[in-house]
Amino acid sequence: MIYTVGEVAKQLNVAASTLRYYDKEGLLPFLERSGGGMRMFKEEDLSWLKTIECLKKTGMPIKDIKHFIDCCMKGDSKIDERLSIIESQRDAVIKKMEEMQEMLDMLNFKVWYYETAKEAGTCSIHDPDNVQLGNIPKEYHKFINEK
Amino acid sequence: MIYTVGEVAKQLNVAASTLRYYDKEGLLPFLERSGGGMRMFKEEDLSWLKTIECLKKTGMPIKDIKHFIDCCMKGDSKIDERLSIIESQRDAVIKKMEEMQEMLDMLNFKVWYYETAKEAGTCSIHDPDNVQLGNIPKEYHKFINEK
DNA sequence: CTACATCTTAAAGTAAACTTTAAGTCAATG
DNA sequence: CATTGACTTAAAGTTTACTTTAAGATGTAG
Repeated sequence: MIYTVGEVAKQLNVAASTLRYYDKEGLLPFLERSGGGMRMFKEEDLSWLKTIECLKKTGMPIKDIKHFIDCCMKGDSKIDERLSIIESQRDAVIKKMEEMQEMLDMLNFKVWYYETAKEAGTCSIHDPDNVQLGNIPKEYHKFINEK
Repeated sequence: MIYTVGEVAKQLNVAASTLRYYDKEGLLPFLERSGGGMRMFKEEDLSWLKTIECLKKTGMPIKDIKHFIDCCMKGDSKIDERLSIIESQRDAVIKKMEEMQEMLDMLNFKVWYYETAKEAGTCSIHDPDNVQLGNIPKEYHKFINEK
């Protein structure tokens, strides 16, 4: 099956102009064209787009994605580099997820902070004077005095 | 203790110009100035900066952070809105972490793909002809045929 | 064969989040 | 009280990742 840029755009829920932009930036060197110059996406190309999406969603800049794709196009001679790019991206994702977990902990504290304040009708129940540590869930102790 | 913009920048590992930019954008309405016009960061202001950092790291745009801070400045009358802002940010973080986990799964598959290819000296061991599903770890089955 | 939606390009425009520059002021030290 | 490093501002510049525009070509349906 072969798709036009608009069909792929709809399938992947991105703008067609975005796919054209990726192509212009060299992210789609595998793409073939019709006699008239139309982009023709093959089934396999959708897999490439999934890979690009994965790298993009994990924060890799377009230029670095291009570099990775270029390595892929060079075949087996670049296996080492391809592996190390993916490994370091994986490590970056793990680090980012750890950070996200910390931020989530903080947001959960704030939800608790505002739920209890809402119930009391005032944030002042959290003022140092009015707070007894015993009333605060243990997991939030590290956040007291946060704004 | 009171800190200058440069001292806070160093502590939080951001550029002083970034803090000035945040101030200009209205993220720091609590900030006081010295007689000569210098920004004076109080201990409590560092807590605000931690909150801003949390919202920023979880992808909230500057304008939305400003709106949240503005709500905070309005006090108890805005508890409901403050709660719902934080709740929806928490939900967004949970969703993002789920997405990140999927991307991590894919990257782990790719690490396996390239480690085995490296060992074999060629990616062709993963070609449909050469692959027996039994040799592929179960958790990677959903990724076969990915580029 | 004619519409007509969809495609093509290059170039310009946009938005967000800073960063840099330039000209000048503040405040701590000797 | 002069020096010096850090501060102040407004305004312009940068980067990234698109999006929009304009003019024209393609390809499919009737």
